[in-house]
Amino acid sequence: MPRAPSASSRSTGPVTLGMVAQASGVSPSTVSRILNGTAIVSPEKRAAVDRAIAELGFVPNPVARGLAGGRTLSVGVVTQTLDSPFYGVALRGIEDVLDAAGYSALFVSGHWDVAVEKRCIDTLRSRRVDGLIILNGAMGDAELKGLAKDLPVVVTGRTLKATGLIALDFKHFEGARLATQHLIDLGHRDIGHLSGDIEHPDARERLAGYRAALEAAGLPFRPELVETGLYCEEGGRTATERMLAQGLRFSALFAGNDQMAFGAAVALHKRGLRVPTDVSLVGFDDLTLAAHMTPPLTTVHQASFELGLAAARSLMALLADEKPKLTLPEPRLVVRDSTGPAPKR
Amino acid sequence: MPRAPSASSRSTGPVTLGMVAQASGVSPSTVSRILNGTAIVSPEKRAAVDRAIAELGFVPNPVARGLAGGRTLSVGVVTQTLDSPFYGVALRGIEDVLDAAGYSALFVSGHWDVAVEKRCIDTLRSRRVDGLIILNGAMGDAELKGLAKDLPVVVTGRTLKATGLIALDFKHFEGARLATQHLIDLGHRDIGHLSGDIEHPDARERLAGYRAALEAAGLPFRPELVETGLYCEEGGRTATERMLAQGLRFSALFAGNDQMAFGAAVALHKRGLRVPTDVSLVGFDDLTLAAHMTPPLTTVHQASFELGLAAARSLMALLADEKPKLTLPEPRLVVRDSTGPAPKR
DNA sequence: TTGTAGGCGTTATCAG
DNA sequence: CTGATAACGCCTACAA
Repeated sequence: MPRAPSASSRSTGPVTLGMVAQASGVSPSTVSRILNGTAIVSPEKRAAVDRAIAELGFVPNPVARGLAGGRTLSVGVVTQTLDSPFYGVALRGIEDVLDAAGYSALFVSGHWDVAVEKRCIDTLRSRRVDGLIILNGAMGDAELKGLAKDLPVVVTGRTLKATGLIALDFKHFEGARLATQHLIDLGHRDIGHLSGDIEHPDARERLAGYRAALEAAGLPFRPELVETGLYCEEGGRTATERMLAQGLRFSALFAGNDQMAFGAAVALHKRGLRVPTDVSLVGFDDLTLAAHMTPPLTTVHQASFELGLAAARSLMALLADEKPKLTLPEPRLVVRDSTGPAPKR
Repeated sequence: MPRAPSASSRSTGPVTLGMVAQASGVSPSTVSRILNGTAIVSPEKRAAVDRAIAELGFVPNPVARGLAGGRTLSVGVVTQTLDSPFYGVALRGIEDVLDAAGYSALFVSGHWDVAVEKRCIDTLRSRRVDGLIILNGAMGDAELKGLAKDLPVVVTGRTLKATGLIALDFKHFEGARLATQHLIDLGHRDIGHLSGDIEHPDARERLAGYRAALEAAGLPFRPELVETGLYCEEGGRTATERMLAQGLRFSALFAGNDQMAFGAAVALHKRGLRVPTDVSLVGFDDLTLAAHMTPPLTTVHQASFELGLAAARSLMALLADEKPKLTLPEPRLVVRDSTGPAPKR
């Protein structure tokens, strides 16, 4: 009996469903039914077909399937950049789930540009993806809802209700509250915040969480201690430099995300300020690298892998006409070495 | 005149080539010819068709195209993990080129496992991709050559000659030599090396480059100063800890890649050793984060974005029956703050 | 230069 | 339960 499918099939070109049908003495429709479980077939025929499939090393052609059945068993995944340290992990989660379900992913990058994002989605639709996962998209809620009318959609980074649409989001407010509270517990009173661009809803929520923690502890919210920057190393570095240049006093810094925290660390280092001796530093996200920074970074863990899993599972559910409202893990503070007691004053 | 394609097409389902043909009073084949440039058509018909396409907002269906023509305008990209800080950037380069050429990418992860890698490739083939880009694959050269007989293939991370196959690789030896030479120039004589797993050809080449630089400078190669570990933060950390535990003396460390350097920095930090005051540290790759480490890391720049571009362009060339042997930028030393003069002894 | 007819590999809709 | 017979949307001989 012939062995490796890829070897046996190569001799006469790809094995087709029709060939399987012929080899097992049934009609193509029957083979198709067995493949898809579309109808009950007699055990004998089923056995014959199964054997033929194995012997010929038949693999269904997804392209033909897509044309005939309208389902391509592929889903589009829109990210901002493929090489994001945060979303990269989520992509892995998505891939795992889709793969197990027999789906393939088409990853595309929107580059934080609504227009590009739309082009991507058009491409994806032209390729007849069965559904869409949009990781923190830039487009408006209304358009998203419109999309969902046509195609099952899962979005992250916003809360939104619509038919054919599932939205998944983290609890940024709570995470930021935890981080700030941790600093307060360590005795810090002059706590700065490096906020991400206020355009981002999550940046707003994190700022609100920071503020809430402060106020709950009876500490004043001081706007001058909040600097805004891009959600990246550069953003964190320059924001910190600005605070330093203003001669502001602070013994702790809560960065809007880990990348900003990395940048902040560089800025502090250049000023001769030690972490955590002189300044305590907290990040947000818990990137892989956070644990390997010097010193290892205290941060708020966001389960981005689980986000990927949940997004993909939600989409699978949507495609199966279910609606299982999956939930994400709570944010969790991970205390490492970048935070310490406030210096005496 | 109807506007947005996605809007106008929605009313009566997707616009097909046949509808365009009818609307412009020509046969479907003529439309197809215009679309593909397969034959010369009269200016009038061309104009009529172009107008109909624009008015109807027609977008060819890649799925049907794939079935009929055998070309899917999609290519498979095999990586080890989607969220690799090094290859992630290359993926961006690939995406850029492919996108501009009207191709879509199917990204899959092999997880450093030959078996998984093969399954991925089978999936990709079943989806009828037009070509394959394999980023540092784990499978053997022979199998790769076999694959290339069937399908255009571009591989990175090895040198290999075969028809239908283009191999792209960096000059690891030269990069390592540069890094080590830099340390020697700074007066260091006890230079350790944190090598990646010797299974990896690039790790071997880097080790050889390190050794060559040493010997060219008349310094002895001391095997005890070479520790091996995985190409990741953990690997670098534990390797460094082992060297430290053995009481070895060294004033500089050349890490096999940036991630190992990050890990090394943590290990040194824990021991109270300062970078670069006590120990100079050089990495390899020049990840985005290298510039944002504290202190910013001196490292060997590898143009991974360009690698992605070159890989994709090579594949496009292969698909066009050309063979343009693209070349990669030379490795380049980027001196930042993690290296300094050797302490006096 | 252009149209017609057949086919790519499956699925879906019918009868039986 | 099963088998013909049409699609699916496009490409490509072949013929005109």
